[in-house]
Amino acid sequence: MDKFKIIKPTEGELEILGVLWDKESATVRTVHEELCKNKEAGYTTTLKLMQIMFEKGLVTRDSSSKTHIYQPAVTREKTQTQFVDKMINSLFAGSGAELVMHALGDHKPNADELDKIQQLINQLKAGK
Amino acid sequence: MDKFKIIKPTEGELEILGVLWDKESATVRTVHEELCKNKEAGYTTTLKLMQIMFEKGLVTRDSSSKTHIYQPAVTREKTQTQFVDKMINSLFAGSGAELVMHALGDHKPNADELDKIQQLINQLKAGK
DNA sequence: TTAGCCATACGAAATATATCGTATTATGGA
DNA sequence: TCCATAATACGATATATTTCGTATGGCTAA
Repeated sequence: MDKFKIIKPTEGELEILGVLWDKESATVRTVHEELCKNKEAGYTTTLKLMQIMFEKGLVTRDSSSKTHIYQPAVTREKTQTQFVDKMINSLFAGSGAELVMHALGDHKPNADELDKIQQLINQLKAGK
Repeated sequence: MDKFKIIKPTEGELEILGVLWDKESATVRTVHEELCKNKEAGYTTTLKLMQIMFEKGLVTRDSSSKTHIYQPAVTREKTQTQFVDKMINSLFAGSGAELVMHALGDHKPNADELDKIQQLINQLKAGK
């Protein structure tokens, strides 16, 4: 079943998905202008990329009007899981804890965030 | 300065680096046999990849004897940081804490690991 | 109506990555 | 010495990704 095949978004596709996740839905123009805030790119480049993403099933689109409206077809959460898994396996010898410690060391969270993480850890400990 | 240019290893290169990090140094043959445990691949494919990695500066090699001996030229830690950073920016809206929570949720660590993470968090809290 | 704008579609090229076949060379054992 | 083996070098091909030029058609304001 193709339905179950995992499509790993490329780097460029991830940038576009980021915009779509934030805005829920958007036109090519909107996505493109959002991307241009960070880097320069041609309009047709963004368009082509989104067309390919549609073919791959990464996004859906409403083409009832001339200006198509795109929506993400994969969730941010699933995609995060997909990439986190991949990274743990390819770089952290399969140990999620290693990744956690590394991330904590590199990106020191503030007090609020630390509290939230603490809560989650307490839950996990309680669950044992 | 090219010295400071960041070279992002590809997927295939990461697999090879993984072997080199574990073994400190290795021949193409050794790396190749290690890779074959997980997937099938032609010997010259591995060779070519390692040659390209040498050109890119991802590995060094001792070619004084016919059978060259390769070593990683980038550390596991730096590479981990590089990928963690990239992922936080492209998938977690810049929030390291989000990544941490996601990873904790997906890959529940065991008690020992939880303790280690707990320690690190305490340190971070104390450091504030 | 029609010129101009904006959108899509499409194909071609540029770049990056991965795979493999073949040629060549060094080396050690018969 | 000479051959079989194993290693490197190199080029060709395949595939994926990114970029962009151009063609085409709809829509609207003058």
